[in-house]
Amino acid sequence: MAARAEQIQHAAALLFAERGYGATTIDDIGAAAGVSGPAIYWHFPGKQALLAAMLTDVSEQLLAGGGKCVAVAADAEAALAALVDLQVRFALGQPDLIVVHSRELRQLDEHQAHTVRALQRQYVDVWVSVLRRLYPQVGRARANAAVQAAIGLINSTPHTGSLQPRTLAPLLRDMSLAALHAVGTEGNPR
Amino acid sequence: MAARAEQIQHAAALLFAERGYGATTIDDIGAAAGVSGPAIYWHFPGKQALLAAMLTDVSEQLLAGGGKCVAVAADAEAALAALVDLQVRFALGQPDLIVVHSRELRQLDEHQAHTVRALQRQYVDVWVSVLRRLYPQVGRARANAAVQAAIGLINSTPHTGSLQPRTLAPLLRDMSLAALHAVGTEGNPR
DNA sequence: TGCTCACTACTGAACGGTCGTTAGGGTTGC
DNA sequence: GCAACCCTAACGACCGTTCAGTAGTGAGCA
Repeated sequence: MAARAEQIQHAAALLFAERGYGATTIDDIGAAAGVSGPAIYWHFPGKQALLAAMLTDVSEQLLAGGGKCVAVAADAEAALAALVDLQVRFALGQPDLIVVHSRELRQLDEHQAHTVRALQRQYVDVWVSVLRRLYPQVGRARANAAVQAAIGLINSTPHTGSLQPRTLAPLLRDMSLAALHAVGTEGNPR
Repeated sequence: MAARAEQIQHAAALLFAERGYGATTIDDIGAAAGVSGPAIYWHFPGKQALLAAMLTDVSEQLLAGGGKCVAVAADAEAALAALVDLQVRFALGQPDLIVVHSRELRQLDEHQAHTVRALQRQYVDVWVSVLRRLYPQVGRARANAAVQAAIGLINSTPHTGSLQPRTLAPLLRDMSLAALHAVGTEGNPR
């Protein structure tokens, strides 16, 4: 990908995250990237396509990372921990992208949204499979809801401040793992 | 509050939740409320004020409910459980408001946003006080982050479908309580 | 070395549509 | 007849997108 295109996409992610898609203008994005507004049309077909590129990129990165987590891990427990770590790293490392990813999907048209949603679904399914390998008695729908909740927990962090990523990461890790394990041990607590 | 004004605010909440603030027009809101667009200006000063009214309403309801939870509960553990139940009831009962509340704050101007944020902060502080009464060794910043994460877990549900509120509620309850208790028992697990 | 040509990457200006908001007038009920 | 409530029409600003032109770059060629 061309350097300038990346620059634009990065600037757009920042602005979308802090103002929202609708409140960000093409000229804003251009100015933040060091070019003028219409220059963006050389690199992207339009504003919506810019958002779409961003969201598919994130979704693909997460999916690829998730697959690797599962492939490398020794057992289901380790895989789940690795997935949690991956999500935490992402949420703390690229908060802009995470915010936009979970907030602006609705701004895409039917076709673009479908692509992104498919990737998201696959990513969640990776989590669900691992969770159900660990706790086979948990139903699919239930595991799905639990995974969404755990990811929601991790993704909620970009809103908060006042805590270093170095200390926040293990906190989120422990919380989401505890939440996920609670799904498997419901009804018969320790 | 006048019936028509409530009708408008309710319709706006629905539309803001499913399309986003920026993608919803005054005419849309009017049509959904059974009046024409400009009629809204008889009841509200403008589109932004409509959003502001919505967000302050939710924040005040949550804060009032939270205060009652703590006042009624026998001890800190019961208070925390009650707060979790409150949030779960809210998230499942009025998903539109929760979605808008956590997604469109940035659309308010400085003054309005400050009011809403103050209410939110007070609400979170209710949780933090309870959590630190339960686990005094947990620092304030740490407790704050944990509470945000737990609320994020609960609020993430409106995105998922395919599970009845009746079965989803206890799942969210157990998960968020497990996550919160993990904060207090970190380092010295069972 | 000097010239041309094509191509990439932009710029400023303008267009066209959308949308929040305002104006002015009408209807209903007390 | 006045006050609450609502309508249609229009205005004006904003913004995504298009357009026409231009500077820089490098290959091909004499």
